[in-house]
Amino acid sequence: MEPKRKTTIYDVASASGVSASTVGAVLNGSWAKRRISKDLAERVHAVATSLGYRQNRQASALRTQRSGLIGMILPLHDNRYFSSLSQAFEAEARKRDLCPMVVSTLRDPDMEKRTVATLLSHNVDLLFIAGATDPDPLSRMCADAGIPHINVDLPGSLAASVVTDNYFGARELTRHLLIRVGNPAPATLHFIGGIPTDFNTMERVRGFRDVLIAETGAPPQPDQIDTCGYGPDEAERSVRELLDHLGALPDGLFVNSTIAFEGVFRVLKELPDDAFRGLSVGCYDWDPFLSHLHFPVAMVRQDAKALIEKAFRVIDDNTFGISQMHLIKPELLLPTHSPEKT
Amino acid sequence: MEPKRKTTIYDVASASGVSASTVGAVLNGSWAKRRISKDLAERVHAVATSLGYRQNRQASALRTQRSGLIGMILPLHDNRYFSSLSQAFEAEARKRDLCPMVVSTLRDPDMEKRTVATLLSHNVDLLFIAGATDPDPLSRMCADAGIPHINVDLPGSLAASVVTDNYFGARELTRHLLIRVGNPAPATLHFIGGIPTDFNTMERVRGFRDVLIAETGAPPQPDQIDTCGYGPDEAERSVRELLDHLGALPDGLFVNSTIAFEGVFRVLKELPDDAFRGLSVGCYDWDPFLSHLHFPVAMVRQDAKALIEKAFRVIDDNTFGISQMHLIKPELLLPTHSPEKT
DNA sequence: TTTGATTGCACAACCGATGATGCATCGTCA
DNA sequence: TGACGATGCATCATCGGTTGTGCAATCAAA
Repeated sequence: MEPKRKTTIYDVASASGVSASTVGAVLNGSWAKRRISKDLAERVHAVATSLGYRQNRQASALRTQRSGLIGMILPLHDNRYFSSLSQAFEAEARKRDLCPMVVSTLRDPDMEKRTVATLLSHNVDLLFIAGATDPDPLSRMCADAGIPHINVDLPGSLAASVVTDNYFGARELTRHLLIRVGNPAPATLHFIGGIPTDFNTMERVRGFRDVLIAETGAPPQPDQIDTCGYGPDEAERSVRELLDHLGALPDGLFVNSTIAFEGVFRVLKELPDDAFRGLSVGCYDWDPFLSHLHFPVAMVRQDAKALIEKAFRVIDDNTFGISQMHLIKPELLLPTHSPEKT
Repeated sequence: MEPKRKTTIYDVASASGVSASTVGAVLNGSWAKRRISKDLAERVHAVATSLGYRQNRQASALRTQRSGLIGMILPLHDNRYFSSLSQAFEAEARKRDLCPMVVSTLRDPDMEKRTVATLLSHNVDLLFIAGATDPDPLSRMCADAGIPHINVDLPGSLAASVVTDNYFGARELTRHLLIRVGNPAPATLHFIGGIPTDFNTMERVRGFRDVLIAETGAPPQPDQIDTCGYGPDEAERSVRELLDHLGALPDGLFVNSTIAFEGVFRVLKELPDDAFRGLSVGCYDWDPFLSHLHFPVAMVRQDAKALIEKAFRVIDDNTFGISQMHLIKPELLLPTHSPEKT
């Protein structure tokens, strides 16, 4: 199998006895506009398919300055929320006949920059910056290259941003936790997980706090908020310390991600059943199996599809350059009937 | 902000008073080979960075026939196993200075072909075909285009394939289920989920069957194997019918995916605790929360990293053209100490 | 029959980077 | 001093489409 050269418009041209420009026009659909007869167009098409012609997008892109690529960077693939962003992103990209390039940057600002540079080098027509820890320098890079871009999931100040309304979601979840507890004013809820400097975490903490103030009359004590990081191990340690300190479980737990929840669960599963009586647990982010534990868990589910669709609508509206935050409401999933043993 | 044209090697050339080819050589690192003085190289570099030069990969690719892109198609992003394939794929791609393009094809043979055509059109240097329902036509397309490619997760007959040793995994899991049951010969295990024509499912069924024959002396009855499809709803229906038919749970369940497990669980969670006494449950595929249910679940975890690394090794060895199947062993995860209530 | 407008396609100049080739200049050695 | 190799860079064709322009041939109108 020799490295057969791919067939080009020139091959098609000489095989069908017309000029290359005519073939080009026929094959990219502009033939009518270029007053090429329908007859010829059909003949050329036939020859092209018989030769197995396939357009070379590099050549096309080089000339037209449009690659047909659309990029997105995100922290991780291996995560329910982010992978659902990818899936939604791809669906929308396909609708627009763009080829998606989704690359993860592992929450590393430097890798974010390098990755954006790479994507710009490949001349993506559009760039989605999802969950970037440091979006503004990336915005600047895109602006320099003249590439439309938009922030998703985490806002930036130099371009439009489409983010989950985490303040709303946190309020909903906190309110639910309080109600489950039975609403006696001095209930103590604890917030666990996330990074204190992360915008989303800050918004969630703000929602948590505001509801506590409104409903119990007092702000949470500093030790009620432990933004101990992402990762199950930190969360596990945090809950163990909490147990040690309180001598028992608090009235409720607001866990800031499914990953943190894993760590929390490692502790909870060791406890006897009666330790859970009246415990109110919520998780910000969704996992189907969390509704199947031996105690009820309320969850907040972010709407990846809506986020992506809104972002594309902002792109289509040509308002992506305006630094504005578009909020998408998440959904509060109440615990399904818990499998309390009879 | 006018659509500033991106700076090219020509801009750098005139700004630094040298020829474009020299700039090109400096900027792509071949300057030493082309006997350009270190002095000049440094000067040109300085000018280039001050002008914010960034290589146009389309132009480069057009000339060199190497795009620097590496493609992978897979069924879904939104899935633990596949997204971990993506993550591993990306890590390896980065090591080789290739830009990953991972596109999902939703288990649709037609979309698989269109997607591969798109990726070939973008001149990917390499293509990974992961979990394709119909890999051989895709192989042919790649061969026509002269693009090295490899099958992952599901084997094809026209190129090398790197797949999980599902026969091995299924045997391990089945054997474990039998042991948990207490090994009385006539234990009835039921296999649930997957598509009967899917190679991986077939391998798993084969392992299931062979262990049953070896350990109990008899092959499973036809009704012990219900390859009812992917998807929780089918699995749920399947288990309900099983319950109706048997009047109780069987001795053990071999559930063929976490997604099917969701459906199975919907049924199990409704049952009283004593219905689980002695029930032996396994899930082919891993999810952290499955080890946290109120009954023990054994899991098989496929090694995405090893699969991808092996695939890259085959590419590097230049043996990707040889139709050969490379098997990667999965890991059997025994249930952690189950949270049986005291 | 002449004029002018269409129709139908070919020509050729790009897009930006690459690399074979060519041509000075300089140093070295006989 | 002349021959020769080495050094350092410029020239130019090229990759494969795209698109403005040119130019016949055809057709309609005058």
